[in-house]
Amino acid sequence: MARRREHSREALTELALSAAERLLDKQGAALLSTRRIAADIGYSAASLYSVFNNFDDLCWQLNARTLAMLLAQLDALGDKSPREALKAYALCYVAFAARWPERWSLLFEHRTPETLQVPAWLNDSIERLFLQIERRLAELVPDASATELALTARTLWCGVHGVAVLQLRGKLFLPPEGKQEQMLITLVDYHLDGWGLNRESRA
Amino acid sequence: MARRREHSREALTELALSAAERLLDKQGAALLSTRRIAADIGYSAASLYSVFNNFDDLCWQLNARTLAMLLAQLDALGDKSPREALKAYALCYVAFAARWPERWSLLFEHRTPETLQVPAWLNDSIERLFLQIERRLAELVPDASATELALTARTLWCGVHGVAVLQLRGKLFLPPEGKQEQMLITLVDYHLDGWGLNRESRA
DNA sequence: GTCATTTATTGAACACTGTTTATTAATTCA
DNA sequence: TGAATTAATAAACAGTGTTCAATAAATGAC
Repeated sequence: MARRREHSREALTELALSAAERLLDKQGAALLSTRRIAADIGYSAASLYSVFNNFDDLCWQLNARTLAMLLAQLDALGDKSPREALKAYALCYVAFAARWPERWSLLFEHRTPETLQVPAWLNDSIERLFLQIERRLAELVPDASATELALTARTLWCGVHGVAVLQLRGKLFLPPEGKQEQMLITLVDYHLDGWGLNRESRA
Repeated sequence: MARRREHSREALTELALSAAERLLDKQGAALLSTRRIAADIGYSAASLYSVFNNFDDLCWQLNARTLAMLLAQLDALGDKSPREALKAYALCYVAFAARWPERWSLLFEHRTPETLQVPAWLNDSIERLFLQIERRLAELVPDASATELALTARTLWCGVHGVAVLQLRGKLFLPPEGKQEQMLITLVDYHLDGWGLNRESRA
């Protein structure tokens, strides 16, 4: 049988990625497979290989969509003072991980085999996240150097990322719930305070 | 064929775990499998199931060993002032992740299927890590409440953990190398400063 | 010492996985 | 209408975790 479906390559790609997201959200990353995705859209698994190089390629394209969604949510937070904006970013970031645990897991926990390598455009997208942070930090301390901004952004965001990871994997061991917000706010506040004070004392 | 090997259940367990660690370090978590482990120690894959409930159980026992090793290294750091001890912990933690990337990955990134659940003894071990931090924080601020210590320890350690994760997955995007130490030290210093200052202002 | 019982070990099977390739069926073009 | 192209797939391959019946060795009873 052949060419009875009326989908273009682009349409098939979109169809597959949407189905993958649906499966991901419903069944989890562990049960995501080429055969399941294909069955879901009425194609055979082999057909997916006309549109994706391999399963990891499909995952990367999923991750690109997840990342775009995350970045869009960060952008939509609106204008705030730099410090408030950074806190809002942190809360949004962790809330996103909680809202889309499987997509977030695929984005940050999916390991690429050594034979393959993560495409540059995906890493560039992740780096754009850091750029957002750097921009806010630059607003806060206009005379900071680029390397200082880069380092501060990463140090700060490692903390936020750590909260997201450990919360998602249930490794925080905190009694009830809702303490994450407090953690994130103190994390950002203390770090920004420390940054500001140390710059002053150096000047 | 049967009972030609002279290994007790305990000896077989140890044999399998050691082989698994060797494979893990050499080939990576992705290539760790029951058949490979069994072949490595001259047994069939089915034999492993007389000693482990399933593959996840084997992984958990590997993780327990990794965790014991990590905790031992933290304990061996010797007596220091609380603040210096916490910095040393942070450096040691991230260095451990870099030294044993695959074991660390299995410990913190291996996802347990929903049908199974992580054994309590493993989570208890992870919690012991937080207790170490809490103890140092208590030395620093003796009048802090238990819940405050718990929250501060976790907030602080999320940052350290985040550095370890993102460094290991190459998602820090920092130019050369060696910047992690500086990140960790500022991370700890700023947070402890912020904690101290905010307590003062409240008193 | 012989026979029955227990126990350790495994080969083979099952249902999965990602991936490749030859084949087929439908469309397009001459 | 006939030939070339193209879309799609079934089937195969090597791998995975896991189960289970079969088997060979050790042990226990008499």
